[in-house]
Amino acid sequence: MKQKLETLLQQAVESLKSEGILDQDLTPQININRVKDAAHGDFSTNLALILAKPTQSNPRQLAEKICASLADESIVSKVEIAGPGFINFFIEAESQFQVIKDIQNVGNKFGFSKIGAGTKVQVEFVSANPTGPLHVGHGRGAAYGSAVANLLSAVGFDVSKEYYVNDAGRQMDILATSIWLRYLEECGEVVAFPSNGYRGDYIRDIAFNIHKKAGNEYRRPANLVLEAIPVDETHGGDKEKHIDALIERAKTLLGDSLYPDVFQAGLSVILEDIKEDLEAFGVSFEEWFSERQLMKDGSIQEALDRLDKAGFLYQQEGATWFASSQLGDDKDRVVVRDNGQTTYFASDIAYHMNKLDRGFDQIINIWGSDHHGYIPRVKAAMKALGADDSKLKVKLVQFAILYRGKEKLPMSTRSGEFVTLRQLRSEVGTDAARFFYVMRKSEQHMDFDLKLATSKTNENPVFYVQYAHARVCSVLRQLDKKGWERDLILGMENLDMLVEEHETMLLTTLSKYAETLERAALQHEPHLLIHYLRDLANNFHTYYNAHQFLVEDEAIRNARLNLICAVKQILANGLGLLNINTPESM
RNA sequence: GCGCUUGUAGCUCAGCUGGAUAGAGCAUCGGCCUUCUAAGCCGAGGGUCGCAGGUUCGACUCCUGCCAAGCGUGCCA
Repeated sequence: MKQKLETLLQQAVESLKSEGILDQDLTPQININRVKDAAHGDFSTNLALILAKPTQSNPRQLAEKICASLADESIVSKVEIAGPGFINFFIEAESQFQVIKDIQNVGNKFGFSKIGAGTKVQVEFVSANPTGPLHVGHGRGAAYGSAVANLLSAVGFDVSKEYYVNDAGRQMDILATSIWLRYLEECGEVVAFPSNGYRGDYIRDIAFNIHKKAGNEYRRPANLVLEAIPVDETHGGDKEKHIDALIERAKTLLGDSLYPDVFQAGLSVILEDIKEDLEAFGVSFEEWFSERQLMKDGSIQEALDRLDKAGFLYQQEGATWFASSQLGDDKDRVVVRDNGQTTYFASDIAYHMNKLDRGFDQIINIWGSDHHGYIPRVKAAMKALGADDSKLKVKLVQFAILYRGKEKLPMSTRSGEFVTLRQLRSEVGTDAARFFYVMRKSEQHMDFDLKLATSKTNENPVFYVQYAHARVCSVLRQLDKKGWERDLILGMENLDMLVEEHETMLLTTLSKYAETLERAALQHEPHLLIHYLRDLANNFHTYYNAHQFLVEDEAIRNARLNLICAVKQILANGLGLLNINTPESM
């Protein structure tokens, strides 16, 4: 619809140019907007207002000239000039009915388009460290990321979803050591648990299972474990030095064959748990990309070599630095520490090099907003690798702050005090959780009150939308009960009987679905779709309360059934893209 | 200190990238079930869009400066 009006205006501009009223070199951007107030028609353009300045003319007079040179178009019933010079378009009612037929014909693919065709895009999200179960903070990234991926697919992009597994580095060593220490407790050794270790019960479970399977194979006497280890913070020492020494001790005492066992046992149990959790949350990935793999296959070295060749690496104080400040970052960054280990950032450079090598046209990273400081350095790395850094789009997701009533809940993986995604799902349900997460703009701070969400009084907006869907299903069941059958053709032939205000309103809303979907996809803002669905559900409920669908007159009855079935289809399509269920009854 | 994000109704949030009278949901108050599910609908009250300037036909939206909150500013990940 917008498209048609746009070309119509484009033609008008051209003809005014040839008449000499407009300068040849003027190429105004044509804006067409939906109109809020029905009295102003359906669409409007500010074209005359924009052109007023360069042509030094009165916008209203200009608007009249534009209108005069508009070609006839059957879908436009009336054109008006209003206010300071808006041109308002009134759409022929007949053409509004078309959307019902289109929805009927296209079904669950209605609203899909091909705008993204031929563009390969990767969406990387969640990517939580495999050091513990997912918590509610990760849940938001998971829901948001999968929704964005679904939206992009719907508008034609070739989408690949990926989870980056940080299965290397110090945090993983802390995990392995934590498990081992719990295991030693299980064996009966007395060792104080480090203040910096991972304290969750899942650590004990993993330790318990290792003990059950392997008995005392990994057991070492407590005095050997603790010998000459710097004291912990709780005893006035440095917790970092304490845990680092314990890690070293674990590696020495267990050796090259046993230590990796413990490490791997922890990693695989936790990663498996994360996969299950996400699957139950309706989130899947094409690729689980391992950081350790990058180290093993030499990708990190290769990335560093490329940076070096490009002249961006230098040595200082025993470390290797990347001169990212030359490429827009605040300061230079270390990529190889003085102890010879590469940094997390070095892995990230290699990872992004790998993404580029895989030929993605767009790379979307969904990060927790606490990582925003990383954007300039990753972009700097891409530039240094000779890539176009505008291919990378980083979407930041603000963590949800959890409340139980007025009490703010602590969120720390290390301390083990956190509400897991799994708990949230079992308490509020997957549908409500997904809906809530995606309902807000991603970078918006979000308060999540468990008390409210867990209360069974359900003010959850998700039910509002689902209920609209269930209500249509219910009407269809009633139809059957009354011994009537739906006559699709008869209904389509009599769509022009849908003249009630509520019906016109619904038709308008239905006709907005495709453009809403497109905008939500291109802007990576699934919340726009949620708002649309609430609006559509509201229009439907209002209609439901105002009019009877199952009337005696079979022409009207079938026309109305076709309308509400179109509503049902769109609700299902929209919720489907968000992986939210559409119940037939509630 | 510097950087990023945010500031809109009592609360939680939208606001189509500069358009016409700033909108929802909760909460409060008042109505609507012998009729397709009342998990619904209708109505009312509630606003200096953080503050102050600027840009223009026109600003919640853009520019500048303040104020407030969160995050970041590691040879952690």
